[in-house]
Amino acid sequence: MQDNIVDLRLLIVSNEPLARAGLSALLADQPGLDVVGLENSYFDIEPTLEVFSPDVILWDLDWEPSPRDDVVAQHDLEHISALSSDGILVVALISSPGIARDAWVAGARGILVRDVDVDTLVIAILAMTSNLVVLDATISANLLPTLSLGDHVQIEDLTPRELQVLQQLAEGLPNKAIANQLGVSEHTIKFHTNSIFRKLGVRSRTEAVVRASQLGLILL
Amino acid sequence: MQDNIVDLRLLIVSNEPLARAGLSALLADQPGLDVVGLENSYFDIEPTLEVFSPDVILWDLDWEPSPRDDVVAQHDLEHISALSSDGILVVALISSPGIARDAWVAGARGILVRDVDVDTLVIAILAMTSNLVVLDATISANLLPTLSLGDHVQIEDLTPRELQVLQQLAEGLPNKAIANQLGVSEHTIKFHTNSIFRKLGVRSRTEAVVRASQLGLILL
DNA sequence: TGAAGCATCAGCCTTATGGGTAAAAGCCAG
DNA sequence: CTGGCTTTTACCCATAAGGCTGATGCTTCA
Repeated sequence: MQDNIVDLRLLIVSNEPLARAGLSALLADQPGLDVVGLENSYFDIEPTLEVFSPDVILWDLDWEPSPRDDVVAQHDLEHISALSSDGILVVALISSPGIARDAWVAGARGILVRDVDVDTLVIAILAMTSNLVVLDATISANLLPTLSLGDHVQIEDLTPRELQVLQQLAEGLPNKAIANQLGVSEHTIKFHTNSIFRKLGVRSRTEAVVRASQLGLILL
Repeated sequence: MQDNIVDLRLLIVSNEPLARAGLSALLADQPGLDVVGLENSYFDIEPTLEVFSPDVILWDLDWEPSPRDDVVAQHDLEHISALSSDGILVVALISSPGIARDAWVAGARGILVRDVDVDTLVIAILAMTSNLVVLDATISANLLPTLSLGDHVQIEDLTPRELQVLQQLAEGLPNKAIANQLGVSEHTIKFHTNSIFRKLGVRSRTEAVVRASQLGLILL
């Protein structure tokens, strides 16, 4: 399907020896991949980078055991950030969805759950080399605002003005500020917010913002 | 890398005859894929679905020429929505990043630019069958809010109780409801919300929810 | 030319929210 | 066991938010 002239050079980073060995064993035999190194995320990996210049780094981000071990977390994230800036593709393996956002912000463009199967992992890496972003479906919901799949209720359409007001609600602005912003009276804003609440089926501005965000009506 | 017993059945949908022919020609010879149909998105595709029961639908969402042609757009999106609910994977081909959000909300779990090359397209489809979300890197920025890297400001840590209250704020609950929920007095909740506001640097509950969401402190 | 929808504004009333200040009780680590 | 942090409660008060009813101009469409 893809006949690379040379294999992709893959560096595996994990602070767990067992995870390193496991990932290496699983990936070593994959055609198209060349595992060039195993590193402990606690150590500096720059020397390895210079020697092998990997194309892709598979980074095991598993700081579950110590939820307060922000040092390691921050350390890892800074590494990922720097590597991404250098054009190296980083695949983050995470164990809890809450880390997905950190990994994304740091620059990982592949985010997979830690117990992903090998075939999926390989496909994800290949996809990333084609300039694609790859997310595990179970964690994409945490990164991308979405409606739950069954939530395809027919929302009564918001008018343009209402969407405008809604966007301002999401800025956390009070009615008075919105009124000034739009050059109308506060009464008018109250009128619009009421319409918005009714159409979204909520009872407060905060609810409206959350709901609208889930529905993809606004960006936060 | 992946030896499917049977090929993936792929249905191509586009309102442009040329695009249909082109996609079909490019994909017909791909191993692992079986192009089972070409459809015009203006027409109902249900009959085709019943006959061929495709695994993946490649949907060309190109309503650029007529920006106000919301009828077609909405029609397409509703189709995608229904198909996604039925477990059929939908790959959206888009021509402008602005459509990405609509496609995502509708349920497309693969979103690629229209001039994607064939290899990438095939890999993306394979990745999707492994329960991955695949986005073109150029449009992912429109879907995934990226905080500027410097935005990792050290937020004064919220206490566990404050995080608990914050989560309830994000549900849109009023203080009284939160108080009942947590079994404390409304006064206490007001105290906590004040602390939260101060630590997040905001002045209202709505602002707090938005900010906390952006910081990844809560899920909406 | 009506009907319908949208946007605008108004008054009145109730409740919710947020600011300021103060203080008591529980808990944990040095 | 003492000092700090968290959690809890309370009061007063100003403002914001939301419910209700009603009204005016404007466009769009049948």
